[in-house]
Amino acid sequence: MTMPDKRNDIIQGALELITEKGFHGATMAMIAEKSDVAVGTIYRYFENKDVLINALYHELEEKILGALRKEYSAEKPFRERFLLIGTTLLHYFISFPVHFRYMEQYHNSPYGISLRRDQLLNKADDVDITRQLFTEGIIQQVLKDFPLAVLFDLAFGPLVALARDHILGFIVLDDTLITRTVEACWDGVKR
Amino acid sequence: MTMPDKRNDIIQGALELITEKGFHGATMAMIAEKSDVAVGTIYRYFENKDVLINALYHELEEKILGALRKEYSAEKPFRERFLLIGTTLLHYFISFPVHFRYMEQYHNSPYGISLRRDQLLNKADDVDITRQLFTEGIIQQVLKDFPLAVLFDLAFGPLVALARDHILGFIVLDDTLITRTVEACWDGVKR
Amino acid sequence: MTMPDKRNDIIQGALELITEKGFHGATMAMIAEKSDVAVGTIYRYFENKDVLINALYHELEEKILGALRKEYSAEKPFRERFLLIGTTLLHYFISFPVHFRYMEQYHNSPYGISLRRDQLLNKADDVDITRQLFTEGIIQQVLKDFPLAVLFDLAFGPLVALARDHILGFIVLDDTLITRTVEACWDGVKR
Amino acid sequence: MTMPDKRNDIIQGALELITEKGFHGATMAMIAEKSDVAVGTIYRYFENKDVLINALYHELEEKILGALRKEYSAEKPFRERFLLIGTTLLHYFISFPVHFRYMEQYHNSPYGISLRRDQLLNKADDVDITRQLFTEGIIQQVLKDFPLAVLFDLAFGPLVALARDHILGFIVLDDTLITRTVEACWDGVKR
DNA sequence: CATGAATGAGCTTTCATTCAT
DNA sequence: CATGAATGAAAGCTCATTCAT
Repeated sequence: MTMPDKRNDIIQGALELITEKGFHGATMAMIAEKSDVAVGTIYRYFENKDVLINALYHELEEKILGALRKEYSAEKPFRERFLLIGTTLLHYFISFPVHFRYMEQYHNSPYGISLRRDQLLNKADDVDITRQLFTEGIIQQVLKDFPLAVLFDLAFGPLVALARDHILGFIVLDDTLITRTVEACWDGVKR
Repeated sequence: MTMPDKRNDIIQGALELITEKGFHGATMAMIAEKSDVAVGTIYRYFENKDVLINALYHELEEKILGALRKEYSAEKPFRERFLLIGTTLLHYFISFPVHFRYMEQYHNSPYGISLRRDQLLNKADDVDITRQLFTEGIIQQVLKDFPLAVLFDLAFGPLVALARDHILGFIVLDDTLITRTVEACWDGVKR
Repeated sequence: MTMPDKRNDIIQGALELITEKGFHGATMAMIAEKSDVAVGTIYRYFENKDVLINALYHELEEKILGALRKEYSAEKPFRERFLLIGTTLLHYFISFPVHFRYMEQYHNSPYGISLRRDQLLNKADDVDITRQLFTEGIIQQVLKDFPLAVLFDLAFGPLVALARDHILGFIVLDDTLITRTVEACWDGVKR
Repeated sequence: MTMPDKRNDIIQGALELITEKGFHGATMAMIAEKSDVAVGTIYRYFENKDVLINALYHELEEKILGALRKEYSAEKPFRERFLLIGTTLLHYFISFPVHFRYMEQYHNSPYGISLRRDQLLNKADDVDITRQLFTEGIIQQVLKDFPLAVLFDLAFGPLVALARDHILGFIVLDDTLITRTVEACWDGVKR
């Protein structure tokens, strides 16, 4: 369980620092200091800075998917499952603003772009819960007849924007507002 | 008449290069070469790289608002106005993918963050067409009773996500799909 | 008489600016602005920055020698002539602190060094009043039997140091103090 | 034991190079090469070029004061102590022409000026041997009744000028000449 | 394995100088 | 002659990466 402890220290330090200062604002020296390790040590766990940045991303991705899987239950009615995924996601973003900010920054940087291009080819991720849900929704004719990507965007686009506004302090989200917003998203995708 | 021609050359060159390589990947030397100017010339028009980056952003912002204002007509029915703004925006994003990518990158970087924080204080922008439209919609009880920011996110969140997917090649948007998606957004915000 | 007016403007502007900011702190652009001419104009009067700096020096040197010649009178007794030269010099330094500072800066920079090396070869300057005075003093056995250079240093070293201290605000010189100090210098060189 | 060896290498290299080429003529790259270090290494020991330049100055100041303290003896008669300080100083300047040239250059540059202004405020340095000596001389009425600064200038002004002339090759100083000159300085300050 | 001093390629920025107007 | 926009070589400085301890 207590795998390479230092690796986690580094991941944590890098995460916080990069979120605050950006990929280039956070130097390896700063990350090392924040993580309480020597600069050289980082290179024992990550081949170079790019590898660290990408590893960080996948680490977070895994955590989010985990959170979704934990709450999800194939038993429940479709609408309920949709709402659950939406609220869980939003809650996660708000609870871990640093994770959220990091992923945002990653997605809109050359790093994220090249990743996307890769994913486009390896149409993997069929394990993905949301993909399954939406595919089912289309087949069952519960959802509007759109390409999968469009449905994703209709459903999650608002949530991401909302999380950002909350984290930046533009609005304050509470449980009611979260629920109501996810329901509004449902209005957007439902047939 | 031939106003600062070089200034525009630089803006154009910087825009393309930064969009492709990111803020740090695009060096001043590269920008100069792409713009067919000497490095020093950039500094006659922009105090430093940061200023250039921010100027670029405001330039684009102005262009987008211009595009919106051009199409907008206060005469038309509310729903139509909403759909118009949505489709115009999406069309703009698709027609100027470089502008779109730049703004995305900007928003999710330390530059954009500090800008947002400023805007939070100077709650200006009442000239803003969309703000006016949404405020009217709330008062007229046409839109769901949400804070303004939430309505913004419900309406534009999907469009931004969609534009990104299109530009990255995940989907191909045509006029029908654009119209239908914006209508779906309408479903999300309408009461 | 009103020779190239611009040339004088430049000389004046450069003098003040360099005194304040140093040779490198004063850029050609700054000098141009201060002199109310275009940058290019400077190059009509001075081949380049180095030439300007050196011309400036010789201009000042000429002024100082002029001031000395003006007061000097071969008729007066030796001691009186010595005192006159000393006080005239000190007065000049204090009246034109900018000139003084410039020359100091010049002497202690690579510019001044190379100049000195030149002067060493062309043992010119026999027209020089002080040289004549001191040579006479040695021959007449009024002054201590030292090489000329040593006598110069004994006589003028304190005056230069004093002028600097005054200009920097370490002390405030008045006429009495000036006179007394030059007399003390006399004690140093007289046999 | 082998304390920051590199720091000394840098100090030595910078000293020689700056003395030869001036503050701006000596680039960081040149200094690095002369010191047999990488450019970046300099920045591990000195925050930036200005800091290096100032550190260099204080290093030399300390060495000179050390040399004076080493020779000085409060037991000896006043005149003897004065002569000792004068000759020691002159010997030091001649033995370490590079040190001397550096300090001259420093004093007559924006660096030195701001330092002086600081010292003007913190009237510290009472530990200073020469200050003690001169103060005593005034009280004992051995020295002329001048402000301290004037006495300093009368005593050291010639020595500095002389050292410069020697280093530049205008004259050649030997022990006799040194002694005689310092005695002439004594004539200048003694009552 | 961990360390952090050392490295140097590469970045942003400045500024003396030129030359078309 | 005067102008000042344009130039680009060269400066100061940073920081990812290495490697001897």
